[in-house]
Amino acid sequence: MAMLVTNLSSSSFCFSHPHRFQAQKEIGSDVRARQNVIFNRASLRTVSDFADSISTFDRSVTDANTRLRRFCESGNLENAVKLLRVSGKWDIDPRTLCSVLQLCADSKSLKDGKEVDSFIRGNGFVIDSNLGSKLALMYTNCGDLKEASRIFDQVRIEKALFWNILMNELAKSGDFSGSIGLFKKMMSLGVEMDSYTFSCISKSFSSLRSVNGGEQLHGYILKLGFGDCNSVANSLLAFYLKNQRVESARKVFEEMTERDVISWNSMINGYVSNGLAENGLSVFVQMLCSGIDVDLATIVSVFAGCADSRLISLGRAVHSFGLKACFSREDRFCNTLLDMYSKCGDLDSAKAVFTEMSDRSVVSYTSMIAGYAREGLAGEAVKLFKEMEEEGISPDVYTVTAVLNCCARNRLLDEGKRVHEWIMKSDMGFDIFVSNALMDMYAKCGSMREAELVFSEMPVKDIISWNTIIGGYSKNCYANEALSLFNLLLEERRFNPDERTVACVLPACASLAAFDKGREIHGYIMRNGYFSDRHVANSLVDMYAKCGALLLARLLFDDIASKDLVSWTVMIAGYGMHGFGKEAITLFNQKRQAGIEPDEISFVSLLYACSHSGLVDEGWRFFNIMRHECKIEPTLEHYACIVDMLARTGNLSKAYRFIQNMPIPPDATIWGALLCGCRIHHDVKLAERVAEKVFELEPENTGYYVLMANIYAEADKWEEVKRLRKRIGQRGLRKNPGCSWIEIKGKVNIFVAGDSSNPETEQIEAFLRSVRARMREEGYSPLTKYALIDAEEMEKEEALCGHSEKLAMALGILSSGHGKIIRVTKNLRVCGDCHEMAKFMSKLTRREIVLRDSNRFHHFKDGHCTCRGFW
DNA sequence: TTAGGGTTAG
Repeated sequence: MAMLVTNLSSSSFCFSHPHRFQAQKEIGSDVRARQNVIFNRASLRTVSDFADSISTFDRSVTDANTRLRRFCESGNLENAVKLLRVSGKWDIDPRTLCSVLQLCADSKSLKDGKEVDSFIRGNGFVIDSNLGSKLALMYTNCGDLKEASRIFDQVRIEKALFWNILMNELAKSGDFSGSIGLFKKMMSLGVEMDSYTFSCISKSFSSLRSVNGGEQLHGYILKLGFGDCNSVANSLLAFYLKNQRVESARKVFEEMTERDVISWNSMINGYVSNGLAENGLSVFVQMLCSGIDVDLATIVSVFAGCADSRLISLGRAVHSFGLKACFSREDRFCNTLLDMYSKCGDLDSAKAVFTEMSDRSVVSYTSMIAGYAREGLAGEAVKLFKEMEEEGISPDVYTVTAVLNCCARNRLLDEGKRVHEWIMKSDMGFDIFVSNALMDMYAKCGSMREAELVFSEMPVKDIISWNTIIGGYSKNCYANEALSLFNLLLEERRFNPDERTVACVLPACASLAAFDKGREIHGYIMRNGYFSDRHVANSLVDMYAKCGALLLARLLFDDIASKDLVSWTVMIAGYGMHGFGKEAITLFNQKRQAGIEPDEISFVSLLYACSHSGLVDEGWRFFNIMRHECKIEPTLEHYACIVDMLARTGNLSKAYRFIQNMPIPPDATIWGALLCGCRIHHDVKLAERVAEKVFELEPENTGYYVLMANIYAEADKWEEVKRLRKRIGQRGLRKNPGCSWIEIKGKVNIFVAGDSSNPETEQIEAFLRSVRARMREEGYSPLTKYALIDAEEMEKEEALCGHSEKLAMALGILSSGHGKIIRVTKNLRVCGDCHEMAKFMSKLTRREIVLRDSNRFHHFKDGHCTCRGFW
């Protein structure tokens, strides 16, 4: 094994050496030196050849120092070293050794350099600052940075130049701490620094993201009086801007006595890359006013700024300026210009730049593809992706993420899968950006299984990977999965959840009505100052509203400093689902007074609120305002709200006519809303007509069969119930089982009908029996028609008792402290008997019960419910 | 000092 390692390393040395040698030749030496090297390499074979060559070269020169210097001047390192080999200590002057070392450094020949070093040490030369400097330079240039650093330990090196060069090389090799260590040694030894020292070292602090270190360096620079040096100030600017300290950079910029084009460009680019494009552009305007000549770097940053802030008019002006200044042949000019137009949504101009470009690169294609993707032109984007491959331009990770993003936005699962296959073939699968984009694509296309697979196979994940998968689960109705991954993220402690994580996970809490978990996350938000993020604040308000804590939701809503359309909409929807239609309307009017115009989603919330509070006139009024005043075309959701509103309030035939006159074909939800109305108002005849339409539109949805069965059962048409059951059975459909759950001390207790798996079952049943007895004493009789079982009344009563929501409510009352609100969630609509019993229980036990069913909230208090029968 | 990419709420 040791042998293998030696062989491998020596072969790699041999392999890399000629390259280094060649690089040196091309950069540093003149033609004569090159000819000498070739001549010598070809003709010198033996020592006697060497002696001959010396004699033919210059017979008159005999002094070793002179001969050595001549070799050095002509770049003949091989001869220089050979001559040194046959020389004695007393023949050689240390200054000559410096020349030989310089040549080794220029040729990057570590082998020869080491030989010179051993000559020096073997002959006991005193290594002073000059000789030490050259030794250090030789090792630095030859890439042996360890040995170079060792020289700085052994010898006091006076000139800043040699320190700077090693500091730079250490930084280039990624050893920023080593570079900073060298700088500190320079400080402690009191070596005089120059402006290069500071530009070198500020890059290391910058790369380490050591803001503290950089700030201390800044102080030191001012102390030594380098604050006015333009290049030093520029490197401080670069340091602050790379580390997101825009204000500090601005201060340095303001205090600069002279600003060159680099200072201005840094400031413009710094603002733009820190997300402050407008500030960057105003610096650009200032720059123009100062009469400084702009260059390509200026323009490139300005285009990027215009793209970010969508300032296409400025972008156009700079475009024509750039044309006049003859930048139009520069790749970067064209690419950023193209990207600017593409991001500003002017695809025609982007396309024009793209077409006129003589040399389209992967960057040009990517910007164009991303532009198509943003504008929803998925076909064009995919076409161009294929075209670039045909043109022989290989897509890179940027292109791939742009295409995946396009597939995600346009739900192109098949296309996305093809890109995935391509990625696997091109070995890009391990790129974190690519994997995140893949997951996002699968999640947006609803394929969570594939997204999970990508996630689990990622060798390295970042917080965005977690956010993407958690958000994907949340959006695709896998709330439990979203929450358990969020818990895993907390347990692993590798990443702290950020604003986006909580904005991703809160909807999962909302959909499960996981109040305790939501509150826990609320605490996390407050501890981390995330409430100022509007996405977070809005989803927090939404979560509380959906967990039944409407008051809390309102308090938080009032705390949002700058409310946007979503903030108002979630609160309006919150009032709506809790049956506070009037409050929803008030809030809607306040929103408009605040100058925020509604969109179609906020009208859905408002109309829903009207229908769930029986506000028919208001509902109509807002439906008309939406169409005529706000010029918003109603969608199926708006029509469904109106049908729901009419049907609930008993305007069944009006609702039927309304559906028939709709300009767009009604879907099952619309007819389903009318079917619900038929149930409430016991119109079996109309229900039968409506049900046929619903069954036709959504034959697989069991909910509608059950609804129709309920309508028959409530009318005691048991034969029809049986017929319908048979129909369900023939289709192989199974009724979606009703279940309810309640969170107690952080644990979620789930119940299905007739469930006896809970350890508290005995107490629960005893409690429910006693409540039932009290109800009977007070004259209530069970609403047995909801039992839907054609059997003896007693059996029905038992079946009723076992309804999941009753079990959950009973457990809540039995096991939580007095005064605590009981919060129960049910996946289907609440049953009528359970609703009656909940009212009674709230009076009997003086407990407040909040029951969320699939449709809305019911707040039971003192024997009343907020739904007032609209459910 | 200089171009293109991934995650969030109703």
